[in-house]
Amino acid sequence: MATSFNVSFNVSDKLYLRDPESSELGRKIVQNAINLIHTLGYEHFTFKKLAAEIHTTEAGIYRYFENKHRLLLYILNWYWSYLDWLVVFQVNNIPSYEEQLKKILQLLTHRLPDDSGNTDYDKNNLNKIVIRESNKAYLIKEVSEINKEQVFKPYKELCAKIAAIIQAYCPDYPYPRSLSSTILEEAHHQQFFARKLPNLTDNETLDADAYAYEYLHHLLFGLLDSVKAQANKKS
Amino acid sequence: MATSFNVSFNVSDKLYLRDPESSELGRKIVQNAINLIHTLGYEHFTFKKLAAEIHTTEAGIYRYFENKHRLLLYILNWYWSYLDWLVVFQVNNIPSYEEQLKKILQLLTHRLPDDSGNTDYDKNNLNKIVIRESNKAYLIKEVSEINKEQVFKPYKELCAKIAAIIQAYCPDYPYPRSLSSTILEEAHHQQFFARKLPNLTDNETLDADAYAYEYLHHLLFGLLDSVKAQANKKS
DNA sequence: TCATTCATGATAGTATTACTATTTTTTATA
DNA sequence: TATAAAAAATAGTAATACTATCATGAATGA
Repeated sequence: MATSFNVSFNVSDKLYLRDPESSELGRKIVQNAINLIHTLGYEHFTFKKLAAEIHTTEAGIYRYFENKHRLLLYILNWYWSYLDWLVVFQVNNIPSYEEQLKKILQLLTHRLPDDSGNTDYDKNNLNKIVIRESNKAYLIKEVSEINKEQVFKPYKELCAKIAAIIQAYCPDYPYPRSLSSTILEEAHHQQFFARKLPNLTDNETLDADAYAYEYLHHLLFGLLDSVKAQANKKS
Repeated sequence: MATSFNVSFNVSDKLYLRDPESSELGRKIVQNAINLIHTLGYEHFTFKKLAAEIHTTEAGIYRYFENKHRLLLYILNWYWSYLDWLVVFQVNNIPSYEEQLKKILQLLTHRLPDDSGNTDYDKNNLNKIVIRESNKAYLIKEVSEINKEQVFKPYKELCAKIAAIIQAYCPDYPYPRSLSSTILEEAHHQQFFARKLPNLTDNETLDADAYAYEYLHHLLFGLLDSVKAQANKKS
């Protein structure tokens, strides 16, 4: 299982100083970082607290990651790469583009399956930190500089993959990439809002993840189907 | 002009320890904070650096704001309140809901007019920090606790106001608040992406703000007009 | 088997950040 | 002119974000 996954898991080696997959300590760092960022929030998370958690020292963690932002990026890249792999594996064999897009919405709005990919990681905590913290990875002053180090490649590839399916479903839609990034972003924002600031949504009865799915499903197909209908009328 | 604005500018007094509008120093703190957060990025911005900038001391700033997160929230609340006022003033007298929504998209995707509201604030820098930093105001562990202090009220009110216009334009659309918050968020994200991570968008020729307008215009009316057409067919 | 490499652990230290406290000086106001 | 409040000046603390050094112990290879 891990082997088949590793094939698709290619994060930029700029993200770490020493590969955390290569040692027990490295794996413990990432695994416990996910849980501790979830518990404390990214702002209150420090290498010192993480070191205490896993009975090592601050310096020990600094040997793997330059700083906590790189560690966050590493975790997010793992998530994005894994999601990309899930899309390829679970979606590409579905014949209808409509069903493919539905499956993608399902994947984006729900946590990763517990039993697949890296089983060390708590998928529920991972899902929560992706929702709450992922914007902090790129909404920063230094975005252009770190972008040169390929640290957003998995996110861009996932966005491009979904955009390609949008385009296949509706070749006349003019903004497949923006719609793809909008869906990626809002799958998380609308869940967060539904849980924490529910006035910003129209959810009353559903779980946050189910609500985000319903809302985005209506948005995506309402928009694309109207473009398709428009195109048919013309031809 | 400032007077007419103050009427609508009601931020929660939980945001500050001393009202920054009430003194020269207070106004200098906010005005220069906008410029310095723009220059350094929120993460690298500190009260010490701001103090140096305006030739006062750290302690001086702490008398106005508990910490930099509250100062950011204050700035964002000013922005959201002012935008709300602009919506009321520039939009409510437009007869057609369609034109109202277009005007709103225009306001969301472009910087505030330089000559109105608080003329102390650099509207270009303000716009940039709203785009880059506003998610950091609420995507935090403590969101529910600080929400009780009404610190997101202006954002929620703006969201509700836009949602009401969406509903007026298309009474059958079932997610007006979520669509409103999506547009608020994506007006900023798509601009940021168009500038910094352009692969996440389909922009090739336009300015980032014009692109965000075009994309959201197509999304909003594509979606709502298809719901309207659907509803007409049924009745 | 011995020598060497290398990850880790232990400890220490620095600069900066995020504050709080105290005392003095300036300014506004009654 | 007295007085209260705001601001400036200074100092200090605990936590954060690192870097550096040295000892230890396990694996590797000759």
